[in-house]
Order: sequence, then structure tokens, then C-alpha cells
Amino acid sequence: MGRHSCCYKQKLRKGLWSPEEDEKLIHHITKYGHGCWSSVPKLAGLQRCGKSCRLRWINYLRPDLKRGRFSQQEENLIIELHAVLGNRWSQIAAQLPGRTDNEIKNLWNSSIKKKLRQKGIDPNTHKPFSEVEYYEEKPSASSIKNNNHDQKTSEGSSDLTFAESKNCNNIGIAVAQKGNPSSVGMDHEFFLNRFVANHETSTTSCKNSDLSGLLSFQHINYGPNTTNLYFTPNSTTSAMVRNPSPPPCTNYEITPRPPSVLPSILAPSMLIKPTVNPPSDSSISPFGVNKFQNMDFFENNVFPWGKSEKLESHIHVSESEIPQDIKWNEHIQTPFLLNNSIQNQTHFATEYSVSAADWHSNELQQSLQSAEVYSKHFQMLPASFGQFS
DNA sequence: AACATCATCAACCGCCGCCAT
DNA sequence: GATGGCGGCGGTTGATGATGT
Repeated sequence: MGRHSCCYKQKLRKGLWSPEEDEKLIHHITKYGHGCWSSVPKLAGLQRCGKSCRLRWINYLRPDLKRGRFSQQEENLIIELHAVLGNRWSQIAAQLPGRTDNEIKNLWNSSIKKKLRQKGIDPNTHKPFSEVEYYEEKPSASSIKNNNHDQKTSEGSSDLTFAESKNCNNIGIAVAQKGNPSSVGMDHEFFLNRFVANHETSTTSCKNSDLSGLLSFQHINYGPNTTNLYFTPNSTTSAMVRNPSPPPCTNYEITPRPPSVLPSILAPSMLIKPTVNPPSDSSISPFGVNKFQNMDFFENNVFPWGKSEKLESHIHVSESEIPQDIKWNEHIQTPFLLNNSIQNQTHFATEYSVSAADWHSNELQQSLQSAEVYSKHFQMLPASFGQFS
């Protein structure tokens, strides 16, 4: 496969676009549409290649672009999406209307990466640096941590102590391995468990922003080459999502549940329910994502790495709740629906449970996704979310 | 004021997958 | 099946302005 034909063409302008060129391109596209990009420069009277025109339009001239700095809310969403999607900037951009992949990529590389590192979080794995160090030091923990030794960080330092990271090992992690380990899946369990650890008192209130983060990770299924615990919304949650006019709430109780039949090595469970019903927040995102609203991901410790409480709670996902044929595109959008529901002051109570027997059953194993299946369905993600532009 | 360094961002480059031939 | 055109994507570069020394 050779280079793009336009690259061979001579006498084509490169570099920054002049206002005149912009005007020509805008005029042409608004009048005729772009059609075939390779023909645009000729038809528009531009000495540019089609690719350059396309890029200019998509990244700068499109009328639906949102200019200006990213809001904290947008940054938080980018971080969370990056934890799931990695460097799939176009897919991340699809969740941020008016923002381009280029813009998001620039923000990530210039700003967010740095902030994460300053917090001791590896921007590639979304793990605290010390977490990696600990498991390198303690191979016996690797069985729990899914042999995730390949996720080493080459730079940065942690703001966690060894003791704190050691306590991470007490956090139950329900992972049934099938195939290769994945850091991505572990990341989210890590996020989740850390969150739970931080709220693991008999009854703990947390802000809905915290909860949004938690629920998001509970619902997102991810991780090529991973066999994760797939948190599946139960009927209560589904009803909650569909509830058109629930009472408002932004605070929730997190109540650790007894371990039932599950050994403590397995993951935490808890009952989350709203405790108060404050008025709705007026600053609702135009694109329906309210998580971490007005909240600095870095300043407010959404995922409080530094906490070291021993965790004893467990996640419960009943056998009947494990889908036999998981449809990724359906489940992957759940966090966003969920956040929409929170945004709409949806009253909800959600609960997930799994038993050890369930977990080790062949049936459950079969319900877990192979990397191939994951990848296949992952391609459907943008469609599932819907296009914003 | 001059210079160095950093941060930001627009644009380019090269690769890939899809599709038509 | 091979080839080439094309759109799209992610990584990288380079210009420019801001900030620090």
C-alpha cells in the first residue's frame, strides 16, 4: 500500500491555514458538502491536499465545535474514558460533543498526563505507581492481581507508602482468569476496590460524584485478554434507568454487606442507596454526563489511593444476573445511562452480588468474554453511545 | 530586557482498514 | 487475490505565546 496520492502532489500548500483558505473551505462545504475529500481542494480552489482540508474542517472549522478550555467535568470524563478506551482518541472524542480527537489528545499529552503523574498515578495504566512496585516485590500477590507484572511503569513516583499499597492486597478482588491477564480490567477493579475501601464504614455517605465514579466502573466491561467480573445491572438498576421522574438525590449510603458464601478474597459488595434528596444541580452537562460535576478529579480524590483501611466487604452478583450472552454494546453504555439517571435525580438502589460457587462455575466461565468477543463488540461502542455531531 | 524553558495547539506523517476494480 | 484510492486514526512535530530566571 503506497502513500496517499495527495502526498505526491507538488505545489500544495502546507502549514497554517490563512483566513482566506478557511473562508474558501467553509464556503465550499457549507454549500456543497465535502463529498469526496480528495476533490474538495480542487472544487474549493485550494492548493491543499484533501487530507489537509478534511483535517482543517474537522478540527477547526466545523460549526459544531466547542472552542475554549476544557471544563473540569470534561477532563474527568476524559480520564475515565481513557481508563477504559486507552488512546482511542476518536472514541473518546465521540463522548465529548464539540471536541475533537486532536484536541483531546493534546490535552491528554500536555496536561492530564502530568496531573496524573503528580498524583502518583501512571497515566498509561491508571494505577498508582506504588501499586506496581508492590506487586513486583510480592510475587505471591500476583495470583490475586492477575499476574499483572507486565504493567510496569518506567517513570514517575508514587505518593503512596508501601504500607498503604500493601493494604491493597486486602482488598478482595473477584477475578476469574481465562486467558491472558489484563491490566485494564485490574485497573477498574482496583479503582472500585479502592473506592469501597475508602467508604467502608458501617454507613458512609458519599457525594454523588464519588458514586458516579464507582458505578461507572461497576458497569463498564473492558479489557482485552481479560476475564473480568462483569457487573451486570439487575432489574432494580434497569428500572432505575428507565424511571422517568424519580425523586432527586445526590447523597448515598454505602452499606457493606455481609460476605455471605463468598470468601473474603473475592470482591466487595455493598448496598448503595440515596439518603437525601437535595434540589437538582442546575449545571447539567449538555451531553448528559453529570459525573464528577464541578469536581476536580485530582483535588477531590475520587479514587483515594492513599486510603489504607482493610476491606472486608464484598461484591455480589447473583448467578441469574450473569448474562449468558453478554452484549457489550448494551452494557458498555450503562454507566452513561446511569449518570444520566443521576443527573435526572433518579432515585435508585442498586446491588450486585456473586457467590463463590457461581464464580467458579463453568456456566459463569462460559459467560465471560474472550478478547476477540470483546474487541468485536468494542468496535460497536461509538454506535452504542451515539454520535453527537 | 534578554534568554531559556515550558505549555499549548494546529498540522503533518505514516499506517491501517475498507472498498472498488 | 492483488492493487490502488480513500478516509480515518494515532503519534509526532514545530510554531507560538506564556512564564520563569
